[in-house]
Amino acid sequence: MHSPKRILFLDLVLSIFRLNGLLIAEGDALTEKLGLTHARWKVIGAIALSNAGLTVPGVARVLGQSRQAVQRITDVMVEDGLLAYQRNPKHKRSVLITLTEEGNHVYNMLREQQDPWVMENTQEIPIEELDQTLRLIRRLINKFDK
Amino acid sequence: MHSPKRILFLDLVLSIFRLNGLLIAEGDALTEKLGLTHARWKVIGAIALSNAGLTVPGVARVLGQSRQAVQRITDVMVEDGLLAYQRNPKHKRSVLITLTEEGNHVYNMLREQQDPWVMENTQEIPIEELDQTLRLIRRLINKFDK
DNA sequence: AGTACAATGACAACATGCTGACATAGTGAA
DNA sequence: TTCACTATGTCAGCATGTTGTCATTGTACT
Repeated sequence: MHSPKRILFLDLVLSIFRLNGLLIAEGDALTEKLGLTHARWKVIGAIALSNAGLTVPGVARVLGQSRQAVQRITDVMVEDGLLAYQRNPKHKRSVLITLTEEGNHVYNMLREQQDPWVMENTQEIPIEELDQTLRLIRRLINKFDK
Repeated sequence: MHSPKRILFLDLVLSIFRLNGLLIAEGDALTEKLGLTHARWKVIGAIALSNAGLTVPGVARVLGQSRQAVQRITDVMVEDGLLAYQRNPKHKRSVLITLTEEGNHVYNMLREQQDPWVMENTQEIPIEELDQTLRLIRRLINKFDK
């Protein structure tokens, strides 16, 4: 009664860990020639996917990481000219992260690899299944997020 | 046509990253008093959940990590008396990892925290939804796993 | 048996992530 | 406004993870 659900859930947890590692490996393989590491393309991806701007702690929340880890990466990426900090109308101290021209260029090259990768890995999967899964994942995220 | 699916999938990927981070934080909070770190309870959990025995590279595969990282942790855990290496009938060089008596004791204490946590976080979720999600996650894992 | 290839253990160098701590600034409520 | 609390940036120390490399052993095929 209780046990099968327990095993199912723990299997799911382990599978999340495993898929997390595999996705990072996939992304690293995809961006191998772009000079990006997973710490970097995760930040770029999070920013590009956000409609409104993102702050450093905002990126950290989206990625499920500590704000300090993100800050360290973004600071280096700003030095490297990929990102820029921009005044935040909503918060005077916490700046928004934006892609520079070079950052956008890198993102476009990333897209050239990413788009066929997404196509290839989703074409056999009905959009309803993706949607259902995303909803459950988000439900779990909401449970655990503070 | 293509774009919504793209966004959906990338949202799912970001959500996997985020949930991965949150699950680690949950586990660390759960095991705070047991002297375990996430690197350690992940190994213990993977071994406890496996029916057959697991080798070092086997744990690495289950967790989506490099075998070197797992080896480093298990070596220390053997020194600390939580794990033991055991002859592997299937493979003469690659030993099986087992829980020692102390390791089992720690796992039982872990269970005391984990069981109510699982209950609490799954009671509102139908088992069919968990099952569907696990199946899609595994489908993705199979795509990416070599 | 012999041989090519894969798997494993070990080590080093480096990148990334975390916690804890501190100062400062922002926010919200009285 | 004042005050308590929260959010943010910053730094240090440490744990963990990755890649690359090498030697060794296993495995599978002939």
